[in-house]
Amino acid sequence: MSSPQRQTQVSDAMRSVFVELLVHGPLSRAETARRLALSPSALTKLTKPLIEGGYLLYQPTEERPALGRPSQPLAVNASRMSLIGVKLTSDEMFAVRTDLRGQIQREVRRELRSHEVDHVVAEIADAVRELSLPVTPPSAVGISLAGTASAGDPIVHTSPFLGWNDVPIGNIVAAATGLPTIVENDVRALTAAQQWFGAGVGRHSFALVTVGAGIGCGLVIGDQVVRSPGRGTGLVGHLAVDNNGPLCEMGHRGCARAYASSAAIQRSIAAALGRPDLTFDQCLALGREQQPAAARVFQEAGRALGRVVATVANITGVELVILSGEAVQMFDVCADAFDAALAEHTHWTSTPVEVVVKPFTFSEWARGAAVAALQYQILGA
Amino acid sequence: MSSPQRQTQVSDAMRSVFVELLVHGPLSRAETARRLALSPSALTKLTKPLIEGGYLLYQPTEERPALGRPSQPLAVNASRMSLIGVKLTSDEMFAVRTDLRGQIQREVRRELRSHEVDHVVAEIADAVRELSLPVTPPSAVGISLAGTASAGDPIVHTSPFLGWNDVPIGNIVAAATGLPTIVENDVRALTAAQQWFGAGVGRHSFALVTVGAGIGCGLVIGDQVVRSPGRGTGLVGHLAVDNNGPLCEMGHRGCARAYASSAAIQRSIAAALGRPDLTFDQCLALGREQQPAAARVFQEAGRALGRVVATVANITGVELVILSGEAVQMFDVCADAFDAALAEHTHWTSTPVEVVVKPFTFSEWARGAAVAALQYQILGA
DNA sequence: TGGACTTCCTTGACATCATCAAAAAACTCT
DNA sequence: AGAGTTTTTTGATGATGTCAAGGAAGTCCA
Repeated sequence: MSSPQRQTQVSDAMRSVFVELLVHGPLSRAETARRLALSPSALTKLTKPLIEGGYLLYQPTEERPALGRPSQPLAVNASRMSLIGVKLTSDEMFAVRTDLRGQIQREVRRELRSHEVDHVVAEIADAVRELSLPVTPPSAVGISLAGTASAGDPIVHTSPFLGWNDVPIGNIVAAATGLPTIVENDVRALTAAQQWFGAGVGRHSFALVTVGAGIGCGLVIGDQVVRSPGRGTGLVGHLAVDNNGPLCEMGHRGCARAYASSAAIQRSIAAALGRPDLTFDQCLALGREQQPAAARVFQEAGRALGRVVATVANITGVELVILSGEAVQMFDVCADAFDAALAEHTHWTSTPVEVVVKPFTFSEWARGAAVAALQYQILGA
Repeated sequence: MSSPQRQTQVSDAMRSVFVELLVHGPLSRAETARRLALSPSALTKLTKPLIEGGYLLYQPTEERPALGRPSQPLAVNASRMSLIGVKLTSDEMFAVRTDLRGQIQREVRRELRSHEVDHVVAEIADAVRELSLPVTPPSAVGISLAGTASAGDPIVHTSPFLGWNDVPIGNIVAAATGLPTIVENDVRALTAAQQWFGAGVGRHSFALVTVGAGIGCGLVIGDQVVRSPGRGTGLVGHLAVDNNGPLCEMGHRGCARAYASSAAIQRSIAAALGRPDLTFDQCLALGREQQPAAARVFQEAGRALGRVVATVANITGVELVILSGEAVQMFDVCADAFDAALAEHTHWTSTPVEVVVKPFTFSEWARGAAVAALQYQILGA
């Protein structure tokens, strides 16, 4: 239970105070003590070195207590440190610099002309240099990508879209930049960001379902981001929605991704209308105009998503599902179908799970990588 | 992170030593120290009061080290305390007394002639009295049932088969027996038993899928039994297997339980053969004889189960799935269909999850309740 | 205006608990 | 028998959080 006594400067309790203020900040010492089941005197002692080190600041709030000595709300000094987050896709690299709260300060975007490791590393190192330029150097780098990777392990075991197998990209980038570097699965990184700075704050459990080129699912259970060394987590893309549905590229019938991924939606509408030139955004516009074929395709996408969310909620029992991803903007077009499918497939002893839709900019992925690096730096796991 | 300093006699570390020895027992102090990342001296000090209190015993093992001072393997004295476990079904009550390792010492079985709370409590209290008779009184009582209940909350919120809503059965039984009492969902209790004394030992994550009157699923993730206050966990019974399949009693098409629950299997075979008198065991015998209709029904059950297991594994990423329940004896008849469906629905980036089949006696349910009570007594959560 | 009251924060003494260094114990091997 | 090895124990030490007590800084009300 209790962790070993290392000769570190920061105790477990100090870390937990810092995290509590970072995530739920600003809070008075008294309130923090109550939340962490510590004595008030412990908080005086624990916060002192953090304040002196510039990690915490006094930050008044509007709330004024009716009675008693006013509290001195403390908050993390978000600009005390910065992080770099990098998201790799098949043809692009997004990199951001964030503060301690995960707020994006700067971002850059590069084309990836090759998937060769040297080339990718050079691009990352260059972006890191550019983002670190005018200010104090960042504390860590987080890299996120679709594939088998996990903070704490510098090796990307498999990344189909990059064609990588067992590439120790974490170590290579660490050597090239001189900064501690972690690599993390992109959905899990985004989940970490939601846990600390997004809709997951204060939840003991939630799922993050992303809709975009594929369908992903990250989990937080028991206040922990779920990791599955060796196996993946949240592999919902190939969840079967209809045994007689269309084929996905892996030869499954009626996979969720064959209905709800942006590529599948675009393909279906383009094929139905005989217009292979249509972009996803144009398809979405057609759906909004209630063009019959497009509307139907979005309905089916909503149904598939509702089914995925219901299944995840039934199995894991999470309190909340966050819907996000590049294609989540389509939600308004398919909300009715989604709600109906969610209700239909929710286990009859439960009420449908709470769902929030989070609008999404692509740099969110890179931000997730930065927050994953931050979590790893602070919690060391 | 670190838990508060309560004025208990047992420290956190002592508890973790006790649990480590209970679950992985017999272990030398040195080995235990390594596993828990404690110093050897800490172990000398932590074990002393436990040995003096009769909770630990020296227990030699066959292994002899080539070198050095021989170790003194310690093990939990299983007979130091005993627990009562009670499983309630619609028409019966099973009760067992177990030792600290969850070994059943005695069991009783009673018919439940009524679902009235007073009657059920009287039967439980009577069984507890009978089981406690010749020896030292048990330390705690665990009650398990299908429905919404969770250790730490004495109230059964809903139990459809008993017709109970918000019945504080935990408090009532505690008052009637004078023993600390917890109530727990039956599948979760069984999961706890597997975690400490079954196939889940040493696993950070696993799922327990039970097949019987219904289909259930318990989860351990991050070394913790997953609880979902308010919502259920592992509600896989109504997972859709085939959109055009038979109706379940809730009006869903092709639910897993419409294929794989013992009642559904029996109904299907009985209907096909026009013999409503057939029992499940007779159906199983027909399946073993390759009677065509029966064989087909069991195949479909296997397919449904394989799909359930694959879906659970894809979403949660557990290392292992334990298959158990009253109807798991049918596994040999449907293993091929199960394996095929598992492979088919396993996400293509993963290898199929490890599966173990645990033969099952009905008193296993009651044992689960006892272990759930034990876990709650020791971990206090 | 000034006490009563309340809550927040701090201080120093104290208790707990785990580590460290050192040594004793108990065995095998040569 | 002595060297080597690992386990176990011991006592000193240090880190860390609690406790009790009191000071600080407001509001409320006479």
